[in-house]
Amino acid sequence: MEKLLDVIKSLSDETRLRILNLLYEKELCVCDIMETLQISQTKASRHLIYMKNAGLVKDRKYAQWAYYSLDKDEKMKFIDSLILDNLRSMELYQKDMENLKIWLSKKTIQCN
Amino acid sequence: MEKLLDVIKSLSDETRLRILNLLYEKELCVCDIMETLQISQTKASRHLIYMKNAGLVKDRKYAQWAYYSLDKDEKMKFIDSLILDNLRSMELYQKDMENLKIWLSKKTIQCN
DNA sequence: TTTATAAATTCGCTTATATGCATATAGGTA
DNA sequence: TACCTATATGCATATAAGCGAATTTATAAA
Repeated sequence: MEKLLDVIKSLSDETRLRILNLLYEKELCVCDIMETLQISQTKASRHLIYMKNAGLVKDRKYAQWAYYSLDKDEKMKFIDSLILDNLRSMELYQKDMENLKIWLSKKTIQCN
Repeated sequence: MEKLLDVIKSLSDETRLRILNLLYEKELCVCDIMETLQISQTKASRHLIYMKNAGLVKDRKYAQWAYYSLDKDEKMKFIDSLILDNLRSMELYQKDMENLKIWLSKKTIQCN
C-alpha cells in the first residue's frame, strides 16, 4: 500500500469498488472484469492501472494477458471490513459475484 | 450513512480525513477545526458541509456556532478501522490530535 | 440599533476524474 | 511474415473538486 490517500481514492469510484469486490475473490485478467461487469476494455484497463498505481492491486503479465490481484498488506484491515461488512451486503456487488461465477464457468480455457 | 460511495468520497481528501480524525475524539465547532488544522474558515466549512451531505457527520446549531459530530451508525466499522488502524499511527494525524488538545485548553469559554 | 463574530455561500479559476473513440503495442498463432 | 487477440495509451471532452477572496446570513452583545 502506497499512500493511504491514494488507496482511498481508488475506492471512491463505483467501478473500482466493483473491481475490488471481484479481485477479493481471486486473481483475474482484464477480460474477466470487462465481461463480468459488462464494461469497456478501456474502462477496465484504466481503472485497474489506477488501482495498481495506488498500490491496491498488482499485476502479472503472462502471454498476452494481464492478471490482476489484490496487493494485500497489513494495512488492508479497513478494506476487508469495507468489503465484508458493506459491499457484500449490497445487491450490486452480490450480482457481480454471481456474474463472475457464471462467466468463469462459461469461458473455456483462458480469456477468449 | 447515506450512499456508501458518498461516504468513501468524503474520506478521499486529506483535509476531510484530518477533520474526521478530530471529530472521532469529540464534537467540535467550525472554529475549533480551523484553529487546530490551521485552515481557512471557508475550507473548514465547506468540507464539513461536504461530509454532512455524505451522511458522515451531523451538525447542531447553537447560538452563532455550528457544532459537528460523527453521524455514527452500524455501517461505520470500516471507518473505525481506518481511523484506529491507519490514521492514528500516522504522524500528521497524531500531531493534529495534540494540537486539538492544546487549542481546547487554550480557548476560554466557547469559540473565540 | 449598531457592531462584532461565526458560519455559509457565491464567484472565478485551476486541476483532477471519468469515459469514449481511435490507435498503438505486444505476444500468440496460422 | 501476416494476422489475431489482449491490453495499454493518446486525444478530446464533460464533469466534478478544491480553493482563495469577498460577500452574505445569523446570532449575540454593546
